[in-house]
Amino acid sequence: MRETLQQHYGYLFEPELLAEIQDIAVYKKVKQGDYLMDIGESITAIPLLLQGAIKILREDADGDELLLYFIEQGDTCAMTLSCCLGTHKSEIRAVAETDTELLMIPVEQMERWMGKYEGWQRFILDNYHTRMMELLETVDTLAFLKLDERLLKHLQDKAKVTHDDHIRTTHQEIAYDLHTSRVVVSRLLKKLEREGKIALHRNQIKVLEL
DNA sequence: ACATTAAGTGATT
DNA sequence: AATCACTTAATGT
Repeated sequence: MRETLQQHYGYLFEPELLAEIQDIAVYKKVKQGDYLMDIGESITAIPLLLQGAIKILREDADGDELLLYFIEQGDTCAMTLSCCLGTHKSEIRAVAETDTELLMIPVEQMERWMGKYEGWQRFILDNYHTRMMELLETVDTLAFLKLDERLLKHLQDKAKVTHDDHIRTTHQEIAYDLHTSRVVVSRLLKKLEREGKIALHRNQIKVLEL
């Protein structure tokens, strides 16, 4: 764990801060599909991703989901940041996209480090910014792209965060993420396959165009 | 061999 | 682009 921490955060954080992190943070391992955070839960700790990827979802009144963005190693969750300043409840759901290793840092530390370490401050601010940009990108995608383009983008994103162009999933799951129906996903996937952009198999999609 | 789950398709709105 | 209704294909028991 020390090595992974050093590897992904070493250049960002002061040595004393790294030492404090190792001292205080709780190491956690989650399996693919596990919920890290659900809507309405109160936030007590900030996650630092060491390995793997997390998907962040929004849910509407009917319980339908919509994927907002992925979080990768070296990232933290911006929603958590905005929530823990006040003691708000979570507005989003976080599900492990792959098996994931992370460090949980209690919110009190987060606030203390904000003043104490410049590296931490910069990290939080930077992350907040990139998360904001990603959110804007998803808004753009939703507003301007047609569903077939959204679908391809989603597959490419998914391949990116898992570092694997073979995506193991069902059409139904993709439909949930994009907030559409399975039939539509099947049709569009078929179209993308005909265009030579992907290859379809049962429970698996290979992305050819990255 | 049979049941279950995933994926493909025409027709309708 | 969504939904229905149905078929076909793959996989588990």
